[in-house]
Amino acid sequence: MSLLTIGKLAEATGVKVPTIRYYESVGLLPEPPRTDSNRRLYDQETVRRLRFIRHAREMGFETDAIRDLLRMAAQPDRSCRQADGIARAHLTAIDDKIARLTALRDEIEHMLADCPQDHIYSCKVIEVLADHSHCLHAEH
Amino acid sequence: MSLLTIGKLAEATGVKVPTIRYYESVGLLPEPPRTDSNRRLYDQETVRRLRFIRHAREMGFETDAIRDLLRMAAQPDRSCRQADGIARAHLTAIDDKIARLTALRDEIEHMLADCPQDHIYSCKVIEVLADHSHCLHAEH
DNA sequence: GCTAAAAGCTCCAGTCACTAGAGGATCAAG
DNA sequence: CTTGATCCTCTAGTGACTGGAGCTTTTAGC
Repeated sequence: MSLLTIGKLAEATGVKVPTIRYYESVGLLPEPPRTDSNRRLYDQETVRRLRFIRHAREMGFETDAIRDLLRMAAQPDRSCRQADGIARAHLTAIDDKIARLTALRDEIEHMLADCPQDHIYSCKVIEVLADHSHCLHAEH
Repeated sequence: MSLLTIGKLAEATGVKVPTIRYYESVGLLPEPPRTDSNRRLYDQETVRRLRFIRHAREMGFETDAIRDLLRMAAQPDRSCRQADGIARAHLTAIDDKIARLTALRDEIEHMLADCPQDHIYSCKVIEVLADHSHCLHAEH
């Protein structure tokens, strides 16, 4: 019960087998011991570590940030200022994305609302794309 | 004045030179005529086409959608139902993204608000990542 | 006319976080 | 004992570019 094959680890964590091997290759997971026939064997600590990685990925943290967070998680007595900093930076990045997507959303909705839904020559969607002066969004 | 080198086209449209060559390689731009010394020469029609592509990319349309939109733009007498359909599908996709990001945003904000900002062992950010039962977001 | 910088060319590799497939070995169940 | 599931490694593909090497050609200044 304590040692798992890669397939069982995948089952236990919801992370696909090739993704686990990928995480090993980029150093998010350590190289595990192998059986005589060269198969990977994982312990419960790896289950926890992989779950941590999965949750962080679900929240959109990048590989580098996750590497940092894992390092911090292993040092309980240190300050959590850095960990919070990573989360705060991520929050800001998400806010930026939401702002950009919301502006985009409104612009596309306007195009559609203004379109008489007739022929291409009067199609607002095509018109806005063809002529930047017709659209609202900022350059960058 | 009417024929442009790739550099001038880049200047006129705000699209980088390598990106223009990339668009040619994926069929968004036609292969242009060349000078005797093998340099690309572009006409004003290509300037318009490339601006169209840039605006569409800025709005987040994918290459395939842009290809379709360009084809439609060239057929003014056809119905614009398809063009509007592409835009509407894109709008829906953006709304989904915004919804997901907003949920994420709130979750990360909660983690940060709940964190006593002390040591790692009491850090909410690390705790939530380490244990899924502490967090709000849905599986998928 | 000469030289040096700028711009052009092709081709290849890298980005991010996986995902998929080939081709082969090994294991578990019936 | 066979069949199908699982495992292994290695390579390549995804989207939409971006950057670099190593080359030729053009352009500007003197």
